[in-house]
Amino acid sequence: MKKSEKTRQHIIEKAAILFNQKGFNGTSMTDIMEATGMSKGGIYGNFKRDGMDKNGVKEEIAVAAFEHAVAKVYSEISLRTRVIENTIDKLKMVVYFYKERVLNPPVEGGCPIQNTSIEAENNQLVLKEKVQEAMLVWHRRVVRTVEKGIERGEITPRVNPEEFAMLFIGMIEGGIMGARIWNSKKPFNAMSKKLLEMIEDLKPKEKDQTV
Amino acid sequence: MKKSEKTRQHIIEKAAILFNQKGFNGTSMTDIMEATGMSKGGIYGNFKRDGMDKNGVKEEIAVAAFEHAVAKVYSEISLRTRVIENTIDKLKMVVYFYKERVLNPPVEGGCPIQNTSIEAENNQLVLKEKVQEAMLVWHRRVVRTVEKGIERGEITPRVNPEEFAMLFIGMIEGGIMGARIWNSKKPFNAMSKKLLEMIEDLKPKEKDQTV
DNA sequence: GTAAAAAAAGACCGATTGGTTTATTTTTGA
DNA sequence: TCAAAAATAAACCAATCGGTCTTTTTTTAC
Repeated sequence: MKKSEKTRQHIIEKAAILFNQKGFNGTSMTDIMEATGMSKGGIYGNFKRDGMDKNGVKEEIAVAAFEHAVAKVYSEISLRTRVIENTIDKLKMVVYFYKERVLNPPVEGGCPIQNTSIEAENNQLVLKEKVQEAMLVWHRRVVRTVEKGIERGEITPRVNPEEFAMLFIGMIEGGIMGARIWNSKKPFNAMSKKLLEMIEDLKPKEKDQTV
Repeated sequence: MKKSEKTRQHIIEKAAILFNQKGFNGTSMTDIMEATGMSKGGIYGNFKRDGMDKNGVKEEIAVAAFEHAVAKVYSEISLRTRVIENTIDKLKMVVYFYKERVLNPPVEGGCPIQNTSIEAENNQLVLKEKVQEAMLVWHRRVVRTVEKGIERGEITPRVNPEEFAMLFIGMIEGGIMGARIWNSKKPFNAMSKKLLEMIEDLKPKEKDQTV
């Protein structure tokens, strides 16, 4: 009863790349068969048994693949930020991470949230919800990091954590999008330069510290 | 020989909405038939005759639809910015435009560049090129506006026009993306607030003016 | 080692895909 | 007005879509 979990994971990992590159409608079950080296029966057998949703197996795989992809990105970022104590440096590290990986992302195809959001918006309801959820989780993480920074006195209390988080996420996503279209790091570098300035500006000024 | 041009335009307009909302792979020729109220023969007849590309009619329509969508957005923006002399105000007006239209865009489905770029990147080569081209045109416009502003003394020469343009476009796209995922203007508002500050900061400081 | 259970293969299914073709209707220009 | 030309409708096509089902193979647990 362990083999099944392994092959299931194998399918999800391969499918995640396909869906992230070609989208939901652009990826066929045949694509997944080829990528996994499995037959149709093998794939379907691993997904219909448990959930038994009437959503269709393809969508079930797509959802699992999306969550896997998001988790993979998060885990890679977390690996680099976890060890950093200072909140300013922590935020900067996130920018450095994307700067390094814009054109060489953890999951081939780019940011899964970005890629999935657009196609899912008017088409796949379940996926759309998952995208919203992933975005919310990311946002909350940034907000908490900023809040903790304020508590510690590393970040000025004048900043609005929610607003900053939206800015932070939006600028990263916008930078990624530009870089992918131009197939150049330039657009992201312009964005990261500004973003790093903004993070630096989060530091308390003299007048804040006296309060 | 004018009727054909009209129906061709009719097809493109209807198809533009479909492709922008459901993507290339998510839109079928049947969808286009229903949206236009035409039969298959009617649609194919209007597109194979001239170009005679071996790209497939669907892609030919998608390319024309994309260009139409981009042109529509540009024309609506241009309508509002054209009458503004001051370059600072001109740039601000672009932000205002998007702020007003994020959830009610000129072409239903959102920003065609954003929507098309992601799906096209790994799939439709021709469309991808058109996206790059559209992005380049937009970028160049912003660059020229900033350059003109510098010439006129309305913008500080300390700014790098190319870099600012990337920032400008990236932040707008990132803001749009956030707003669409959350189905709320909030993410874009955070972005536009910062963007307006940045535009304000383009104004020459005292020391610049003395030079 | 072996029998029961799980997993995988692959033939098969109806529906839909983009696209073609032929017949018919509509538009056009003299 | 009327014939030539263009535009449209609709039947038709092979290929592919996601999905099912039966058979065979492989795991698993005793």
